[in-house]
This record gives sequence, structure tokens and C-alpha cells, in this order.
Amino acid sequence: MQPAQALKRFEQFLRTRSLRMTNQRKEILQLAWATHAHFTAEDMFSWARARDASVSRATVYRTLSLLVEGRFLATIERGHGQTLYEHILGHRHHDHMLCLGCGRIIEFLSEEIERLQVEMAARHQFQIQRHTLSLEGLCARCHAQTAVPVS
Amino acid sequence: MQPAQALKRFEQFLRTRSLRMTNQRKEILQLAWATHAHFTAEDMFSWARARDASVSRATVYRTLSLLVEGRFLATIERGHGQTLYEHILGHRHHDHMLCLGCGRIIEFLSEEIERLQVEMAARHQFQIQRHTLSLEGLCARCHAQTAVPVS
DNA sequence: ATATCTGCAAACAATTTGCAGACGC
DNA sequence: GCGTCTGCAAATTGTTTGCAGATAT
Repeated sequence: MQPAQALKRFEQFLRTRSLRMTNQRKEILQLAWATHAHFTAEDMFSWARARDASVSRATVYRTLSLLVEGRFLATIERGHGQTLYEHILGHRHHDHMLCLGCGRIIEFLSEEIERLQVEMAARHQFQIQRHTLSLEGLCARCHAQTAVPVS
Repeated sequence: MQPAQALKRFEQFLRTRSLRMTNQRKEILQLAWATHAHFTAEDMFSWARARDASVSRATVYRTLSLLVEGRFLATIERGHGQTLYEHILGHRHHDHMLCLGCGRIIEFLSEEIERLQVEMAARHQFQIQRHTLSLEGLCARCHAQTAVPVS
């Protein structure tokens, strides 16, 4: 989805909640759409600061929460208190492989797994709102490196 | 696995790392095996305190980390900085459904999903060390409740 | 006009760390 | 006896909150 389109949706979303579109919110949404990588709240804070020196951390956190509620962004919990964000509106759902060696994130999708999740949920009369699947380990490159003898 | 057996394994694990078995570590491992529920670091701290008033939070955190490293415990990240622990050594791997209504945790396992995960990893030459799959939503009971009109 | 937003700074919660004495091996 | 552990308290990290003035509608 194009940034402009996302912005329009964000405006709609805010209106349904009687919230207001502000420069800060606009900026943060656009910045979230300016990268295709995963980012932290702190990343967003420094990007926003670069454009507008007066923006505060509080506003960044508040806006990121809002965007997650509206399903504009998704979070990936990396443990140790690290929360990553990625924009998802208009993107196909996917899961992640997290490389513990270099931090690289590989996105993947298995229709089959998605289907089975729904099936398992149904079996427990569980109503899924969202799900996260992450595989942690070593990517091809890091695996090759550790396999090499230390000497 | 029986607590006594887990304890023996823990001793072995410590030895391979030239670490020492202390009363605190022994106690914490036993407490982790005394419950079949998921617990927080704070839960463990109060349990340990009940047995030995002098144990410190620091030791609880240090020991829990050690147990996770040794694969005695696994963690479930619940976002908002909530980390839950469960003992896994000798238990079959399983995944979780987290009820956002009442906090209940439903464990489930799909051999099929497990198999597909391995397949997806192989496709990306990714070496899995661990994985987490959690479905968030509403359990049968909470879903039934919210379905009832507010009046 | 008025309710929502913002920046600021302080408050918070969960976890980690430095240190000096205690203790397992 | 040596090197690892522990409790303590202080420090850190990531995030949230109260408030008074600013701003969108």
C-alpha cells in the first residue's frame, strides 16, 4: 500500500474514534511506511527527531500504540524487552525467522501452517485475533560461519 | 520428568560449565518443578522467599536465565514486558493459545505444524534452535461472554 | 469553543549490575 | 584457598503518565 493511501486510512481510523490528525501522527505514519525494515520505538523516535526536533518520545510511543491498535503496524516481541514494529496494512501476513547470530529477519509464509492454526483454534473453540510464529536460530550465513573450526 | 531427576540434570549442566550447585539454585529448580502452571519471575521470587527469607530477586533472575539457557525452562513472551516461564525438560514441546480476556493459557500441539516449520526452515537454509507459536484471542468462555448484549 | 494532543519531566516496571562478603568445590 | 555466588542497593532500559499549554475540528 502506498503511503498516501495508508495516510487516508489512518485519517478514517482516527475519525471513527473522534481522534485528531496531527502533524506528529502524520509524520510517524509516513516514516513507518518509508522503511521496509523492522524498527524499534527508539528508531522511530530518532527518525522523527531528524524531521522535527521537537517531537517527544511520549508521542512516538502513543502513536505507535495507536497504529498497532488500528492494525497499521504489527509488533514482533524479541524478548529482553525488545519490541520491533513493521507496517502491515495492505501487506500479506507473514511469519519470521530471527537469526540469533546476525539479527537478520527472514519473512516467510506457509498457507498450510495458517490453515492448521485455524483448525487447531477451532478444535479448542478459540477465537484467534492474531498470532505470531517465530523461528529462532541461525541463518545460512551464520550457520556456515560457526561450522568452520575456530583455529 | 521427576524433580529429583531434573535436579540431577541440573547438577550435570552446572558441572559442564564449572558452575556451582547452591541451595538457592536447588530451591528454584525444585519450585519450578513444583508447579505445572506458567509463572513470572516475581512469582518465583515470592515462592522462594516463602522457603528462604533471604533469597534475593537478583538470584532468582540469574537462576531463571541459567535454567532457560540449559533448556530446563522455556519462556513465553506476552508483550508489555510480561515474561512467563514453564518447565520443559522431559516435557513434550507444545505451543500456546493466550486468552486476552481472562489470561488463560491453552497448550496445544500439531505435529503437522511442527513438520511444516522444519520444512520452511530448510527451504531457507535456516537452522532452527527454538520456535514459538502463539495464538492470541478469546477462549470459548470469554468469547461467549462478549457475545452477550451489554444491557 | 472545546475536547483532544503535545512535550516535558517524573514515575514506573522489569531486569541487570557492581561490589564486598559468603560459600561450594 | 580459589573462584564462583549471593544479597543488597543502585543503575538501566523500555515504556507510561500527569500536567499545563497548544492545537485540530
